[in-house]
Amino acid sequence: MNKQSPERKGYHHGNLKQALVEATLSLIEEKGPTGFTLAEAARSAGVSAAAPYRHFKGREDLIAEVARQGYVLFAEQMEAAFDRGNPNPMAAFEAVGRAYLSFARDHAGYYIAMFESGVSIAGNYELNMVANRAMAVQTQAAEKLFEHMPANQRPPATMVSYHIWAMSHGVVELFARGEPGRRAPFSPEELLESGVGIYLRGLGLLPK
Amino acid sequence: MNKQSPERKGYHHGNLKQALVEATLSLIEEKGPTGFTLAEAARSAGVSAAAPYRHFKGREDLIAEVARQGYVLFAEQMEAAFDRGNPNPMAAFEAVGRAYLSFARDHAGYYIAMFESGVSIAGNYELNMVANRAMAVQTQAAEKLFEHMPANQRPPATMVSYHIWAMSHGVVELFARGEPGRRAPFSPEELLESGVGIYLRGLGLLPK
DNA sequence: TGTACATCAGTGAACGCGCGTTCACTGATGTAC
DNA sequence: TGTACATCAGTGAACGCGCGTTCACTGATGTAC
Repeated sequence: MNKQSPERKGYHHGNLKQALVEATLSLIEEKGPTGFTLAEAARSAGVSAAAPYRHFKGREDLIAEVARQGYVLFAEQMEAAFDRGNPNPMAAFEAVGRAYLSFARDHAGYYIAMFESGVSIAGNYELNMVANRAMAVQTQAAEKLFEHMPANQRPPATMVSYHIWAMSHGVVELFARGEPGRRAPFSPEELLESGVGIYLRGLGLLPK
Repeated sequence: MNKQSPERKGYHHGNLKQALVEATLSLIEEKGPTGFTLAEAARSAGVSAAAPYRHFKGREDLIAEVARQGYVLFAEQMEAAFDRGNPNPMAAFEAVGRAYLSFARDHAGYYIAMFESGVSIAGNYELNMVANRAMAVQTQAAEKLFEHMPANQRPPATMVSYHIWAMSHGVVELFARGEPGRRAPFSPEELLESGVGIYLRGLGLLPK
C-alpha cells in the first residue's frame, strides 16, 4: 500500500485540487460520506494536513466540489442517453433509466456525495444549477413520451419524472449496494426495468 | 436548554439504556447518523461519558439497538395496517403504503438508523430476523392482491413488493426530507399514492 | 537569454480540543438469614 | 424487622490520540524587463 500519491512530482503537487477530489471519491466509497477526515484525504493524496486549505475552505467545501463534479458528469451521461428523444421517445426514456443506474453503479462515490452526503444543495447556487440541469433530463424524457397524449389523460410530466426518480433511487439504495444479489433475488437492472415497465403500462404507454 | 435529562433520579439513572436510545434518536434526527459521538449521547442523557459502556459495547452497538427497536415498531405498524388483508386486499395494500410513509415521517430517527446509518444487518442475526419480519408484510400484501390472478399473468409477489419498497424509500429520501415541498411541488403522500396507483394499473389491478 | 522579483502552493511545528476507553472508586439496591 | 454482604450501575480522573486550524516558512514557478 503506497500512501503517497504516485503522480506527485516535487515540492508542488501540481494538481492537488483534483487529487483531493479523487482521494475523497475513494474514501467515500470505502467508508461512507462521513467516515473519514480532511486530514485523511490529504494523507491519501500524499500531502500534509494543511495543504487542502489552499484549495478548500474545509471538509464540507471539498465534498460540495465532489458533488458538483458528480452532477456535471451525471447530467452529461443522462443527456447523452436521452439523445434528444432519439431514436424514439420510448427507447430514449428507457435509455435514461439505464443511464441512471449505471451512473450510480460506476460512480458510486459521486452518487453518494450527490445524494447521501447531506451536502446542502439549496444553500449553494452553483450546485443547485447543475443539479437541476441533471434532473431536468428525466422530465424532458417524460414530456417526449407524452407528446401525442392529451394532457387530461395523463399526470404532469414532472410528477412522472419524480416517480421514476424515486424508484430509481430506491433501487440503488436498497438493492445496488453491498455484494450483488445479497438483498434480493433480482438484479437492480432487472428490478428497475420491470418496475418501470409496469408503471408505463399503467400510463397506457405500453400494451397489455 | 437543560442538558441534564429530567427523569434522572439520583446516582443511579434507573433507565439509562433506554434513555441513551432516545438521546440517540434525537441526535440522529438533528445531526444525521454519524454526526455525533457516543460522549455526546451520554451527555444528553445526563450521564458521564463512561456510563454507556455499562450497556453497550460502543457507538456501533448503540445504533444497532436503535435500529432493532425501530424494526420492531415498524413491523408492528405495518402488520396493523395490513390487518391480514382486511377489509379487502386492495385497501390493505394501500394502507401498508401509507403506513410506510407515516413511519418514515413520524419516526425519522428510527428510519434513518434502520436504512441510512450503514448498520450491518447481515452481520447481526437478531437485526436480520426483525428486519425480515417487517419487510415480509409488504410481500404478503402483494400476495393477497394476486390471490385471484393466474400466476402466469403477473410478476412474482416478492418482485412487486421490492418495486413498491423502492418507490416508497425513494420518495422518503428524495422528497420527505427537509422543509416540506422544497424539492417538489407534490407532497410525499401524493407522490407515493399516485405512483403506486399508476403501477397497480399497470398490473391490471386497477381499472382504466 | 538572463536576472530580479512576486506569487503560488506547498511544509512542518504548534496549539487547543474533545473523543474513546480504562480504571479504581462508590453510592444505591437487592437479598439471605 | 434488621443487618451484613454482594452486586449493580454509576462517577471522575487519567491517558493517548488524531483532528482542525493557524502560522511563519520556503521551494518552485511565472513574468517583466
